[in-house]
Amino acid sequence: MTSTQTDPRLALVEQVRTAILRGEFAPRQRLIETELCERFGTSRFVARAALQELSAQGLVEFQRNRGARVRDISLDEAIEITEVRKLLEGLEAARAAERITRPEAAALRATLKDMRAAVNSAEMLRYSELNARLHAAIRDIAAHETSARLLQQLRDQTVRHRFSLSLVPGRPIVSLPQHEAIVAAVIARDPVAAERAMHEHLQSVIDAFKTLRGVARQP
Amino acid sequence: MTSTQTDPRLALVEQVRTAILRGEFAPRQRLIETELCERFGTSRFVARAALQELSAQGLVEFQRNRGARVRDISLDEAIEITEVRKLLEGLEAARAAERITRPEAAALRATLKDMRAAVNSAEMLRYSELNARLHAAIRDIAAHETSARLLQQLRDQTVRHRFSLSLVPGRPIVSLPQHEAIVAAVIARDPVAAERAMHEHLQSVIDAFKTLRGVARQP
DNA sequence: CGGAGAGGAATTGTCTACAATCCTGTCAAC
DNA sequence: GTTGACAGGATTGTAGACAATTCCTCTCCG
Repeated sequence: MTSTQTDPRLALVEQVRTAILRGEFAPRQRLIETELCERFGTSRFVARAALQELSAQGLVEFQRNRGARVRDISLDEAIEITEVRKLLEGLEAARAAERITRPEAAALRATLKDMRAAVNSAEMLRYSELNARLHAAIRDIAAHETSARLLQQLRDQTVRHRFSLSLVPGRPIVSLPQHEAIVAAVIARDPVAAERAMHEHLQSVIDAFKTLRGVARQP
Repeated sequence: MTSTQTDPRLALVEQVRTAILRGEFAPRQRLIETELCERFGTSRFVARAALQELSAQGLVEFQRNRGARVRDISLDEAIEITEVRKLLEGLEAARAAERITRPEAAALRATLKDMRAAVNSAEMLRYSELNARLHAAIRDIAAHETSARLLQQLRDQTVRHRFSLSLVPGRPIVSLPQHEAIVAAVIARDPVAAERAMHEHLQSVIDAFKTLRGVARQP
């Protein structure tokens, strides 16, 4: 009977987060409590609690007496975040290599195959979706709750910059072989190689960000 | 005239966090809202907001309709957390080695000297205080906001286990030379050595935790 | 003697109303 | 024409009251 009884606060947190990640709320846009109430059909009390939660997750920032706005993550900050992601995802890749089972290996191979197909047919959106799925699969295999929790936050915060990266032409061509290397090492149960491959992958993301920064500084 | 106007919510967050870290609130102890109001002289509204904030920081957990309690971090979880700390503090050590200035180097040496003195006179409490100061100094030199923020959370969560570790006899004798190695590498502006020294230090903490776990399992 | 259920106390979850603060646009003075 | 003050509106911050849920205890029946 008790159908999970979802917490309305958590439900709203999820909705607002999704809206921010989709870009429906732009960076630095003010999130006015009454507007949120109207849009999502909740009370101000719940809206407020949800904003505080999102603030703790780093997606929203509060200014005293001036309310909440979508936090604008600078490119410099995105680089910092990716530096940390590099380490944490490296840890996960290594652990995944130690723990992977046969069916999990099959699933990784399947996702990778789909990624190749997406690149060949130039389906950017599908590629980035599969990209997310691959990293999620590795996360699940690693079963490292602490890093999983932190990574969730970090990935959310950089979503905007990752999107602008994906628009750089030829980017998938670079990252696909990196993903192949990661999967190969994990399936081979080689933690050291898996960590190294993941490091190389995210280092190339960092380098791409730095290039973007260089471009932005000389318009 | 505007004298900072501290946010009462943040003030309460700080007070409750301190109380938890000091052990005045024990793990799994329930944090009843009205009691917090009485103790800290605030309204229930503010108390509630503070608890949500602490929940997001991982120091407190909520159960629907059953309120908040101090989160009990298991030894296994402490090990996971330390694995992540190892990576992040390694990153900070490396960056500190790249950025350190003369006066900062002098401060590190001074702290280290005090640590030696504390070990010689067997002042455990002072030693762990200096330990914290040393890590904080490296964090400031590194100037890596993202990792600093995450580390703050992670250190808070493991405070209880770190305390029980400090009671292990001979523990400072092991960790002092590790700290010496870290400081030496940072001052020598050798990022690779600094990261490695920090990794070794925190790996020994992880090993100590695992020993503790082994002991606990065979009573 | 033990377990199920009802009832009451305690606690949390939510809402509404009010106070404090900030932003905006207007008007007057320099 | 610019600058400053001031008023009005909009928005957030806080408090208190009420509703809903849980937990504990005590009774009653098997």
